[in-house]
Amino acid sequence: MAPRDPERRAGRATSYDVAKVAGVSQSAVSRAFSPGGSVSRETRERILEAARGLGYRPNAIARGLITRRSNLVGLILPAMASLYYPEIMVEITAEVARRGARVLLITVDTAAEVGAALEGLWSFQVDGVIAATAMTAAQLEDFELHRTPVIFYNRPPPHHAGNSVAVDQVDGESRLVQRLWQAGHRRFAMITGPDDSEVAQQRAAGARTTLERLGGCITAVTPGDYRYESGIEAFGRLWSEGDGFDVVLCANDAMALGAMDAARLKHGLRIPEDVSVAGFDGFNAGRWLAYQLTTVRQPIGALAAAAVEMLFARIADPDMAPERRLFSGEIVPGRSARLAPSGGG
Amino acid sequence: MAPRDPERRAGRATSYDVAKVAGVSQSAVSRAFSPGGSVSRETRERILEAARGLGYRPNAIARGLITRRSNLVGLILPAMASLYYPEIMVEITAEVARRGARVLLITVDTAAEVGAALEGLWSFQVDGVIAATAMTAAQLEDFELHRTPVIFYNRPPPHHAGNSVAVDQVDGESRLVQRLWQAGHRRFAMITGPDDSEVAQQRAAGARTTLERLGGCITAVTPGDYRYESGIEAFGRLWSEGDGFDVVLCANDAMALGAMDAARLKHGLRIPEDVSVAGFDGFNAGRWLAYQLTTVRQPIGALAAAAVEMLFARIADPDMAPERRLFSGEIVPGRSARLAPSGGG
DNA sequence: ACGCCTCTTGCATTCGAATGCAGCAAATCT
DNA sequence: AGATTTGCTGCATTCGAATGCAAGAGGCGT
Repeated sequence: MAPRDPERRAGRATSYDVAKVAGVSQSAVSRAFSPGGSVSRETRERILEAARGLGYRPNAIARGLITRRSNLVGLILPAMASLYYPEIMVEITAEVARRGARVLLITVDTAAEVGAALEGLWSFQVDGVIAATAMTAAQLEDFELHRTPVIFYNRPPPHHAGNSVAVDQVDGESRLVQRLWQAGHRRFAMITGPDDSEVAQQRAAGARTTLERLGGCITAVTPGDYRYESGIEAFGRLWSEGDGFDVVLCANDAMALGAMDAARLKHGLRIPEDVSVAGFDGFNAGRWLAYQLTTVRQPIGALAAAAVEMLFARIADPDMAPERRLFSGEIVPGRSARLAPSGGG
Repeated sequence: MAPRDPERRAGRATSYDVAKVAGVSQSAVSRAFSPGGSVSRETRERILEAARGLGYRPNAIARGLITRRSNLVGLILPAMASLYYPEIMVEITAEVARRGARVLLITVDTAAEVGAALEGLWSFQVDGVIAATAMTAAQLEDFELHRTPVIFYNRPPPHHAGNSVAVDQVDGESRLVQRLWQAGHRRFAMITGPDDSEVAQQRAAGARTTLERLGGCITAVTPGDYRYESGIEAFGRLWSEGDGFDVVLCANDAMALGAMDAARLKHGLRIPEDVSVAGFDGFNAGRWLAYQLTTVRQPIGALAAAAVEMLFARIADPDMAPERRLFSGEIVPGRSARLAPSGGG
């Protein structure tokens, strides 16, 4: 290979520059910077010193080209999720960084944007992807074609034995309903999530089947869109229907807080004396003094850690069998709805 | 260059594979995929068709190596900021994507981690950086050495004519205090932010100088750490000091909501009859029915758009003069503190 | 003293795409 | 027709680091 131009731009030293200063070959520099490299102690030290002097950093781009490892992990989040559950992003980013890789972040507003997001990820040769969005069958196939692992976050891929980490929504909601029932609630109203949200469907299903089993009744159901404001509106609809209910089950915490505010401030009700409210997620604001929401907390930290761990395992060994890891939500008793003590029958 | 191995892994077609199928040279493929490339209409179409058949995507890593443009933008956020103001991240990511680049996200818990974050960014050869964290002088020099533009977000770099976008904290707080004064508030208490937050200092300074000018008095000051819980504790301290105050100015909205909850639920006060509360930021939850916080809203969308625009301008022309763009916060009247009408004297 | 093994080191090649240059064909001008 | 321009194409090189291979140095056993 031809010798390098000595008049290079400041601050962009290459391994050749370092080699020249340290009086060694470029290979030696490369080895000095790779963990198991075969270099003598003193050569390595001389190289590292020269590197420090020049401000040299190995070029991850060039390295990625030859090793076919970009050390980049794609993270696809719906814009809404990043707004309401930013912990997901923070936890995953930190966990990925701990393993020496970096996160390429993509947020999408609509499902239609997922395609474009993936194009971007492919061109950057990401080593793997964590996705909290739904995907079409064709998009899933693309992952297999590229032999790139993907872990779905709270969104098990349909018709497919893919990798995922998720909270057991059905079980969480079911246990919540059981505890509400044991505490004496009988007439349940529901504010469900958007129709296209599988998570919302599962939470609703968990509530329904459990109530059927217990013989409780669902006096009214009305849909929301997961946002606080829709909780307000939904509660208004439930109240005006006038069927009467002891407790409102909300598909997520944001709507639950909206429902609480609507109940207290627009309809003059006391919580939990006149009506109880329960949510799902473990939203930060739910713990505020004004709410103290009874809910099911998602173990976001554990989910994120598991997702990253699974992803790196599959990057290391692409033929690893698909796995679906389920986590239990934690029932968080608050003042918004009385629960039976956890051991109770 | 030697001919490529035809037995390559599925889904990882290269420009050589496409060239072979389309019966052209690799250069032609490259040109077909670059906007101004010199290729005839029909050749380009033949190439694009072959590419589609093979699932070919230009390799951004290889492209970055030769063009010295990674199309990657670093985004450094304090973990806390991403939790409380996730809009920043969503807006910037969307804006960057709109320009064909991607975001390399790094969150840092402490100032000490910024160094490691930068190491990562340098090795990935990011074209530019948007940072919402403080930086040492040495770290700033590194940017000049690498000739990499950096835009500071709400954090003008000290001792340095760098690029930044920011809300005029002093002016915003000052106008807020003026409107509060005109509405009859006279005795001000303050919950300030952390000592090492310049933003918090500026907000406090804006309040102080304005009150001095107006002849108002500050009856008590106590520090918080920006979190909701610290707003509760801080209010407790202010109340027990017992100096009496009409209104509490909080360094951010999260603490303001904590203060409101403490006032109403722990001390039985009515807002705004017994005490008023004002914040700063334009936090989502501040608009909830239970709070309706009077605050100063940061135009996050405008800040993000300006930051990205400035960044790309400097990537295109690195010698562009440094610029500090200031935005005005918008006074948002709520029910937590009465304000004089905006035109009023 | 000879052969063998281990530890370092450098050489040359490789990853995939971009691009200056030259070659060539077709189109235009004189 | 000959000269010149224009448009398209391919060749060869380049970006920066990783790595298989071979060569050299030094240690050790017999």
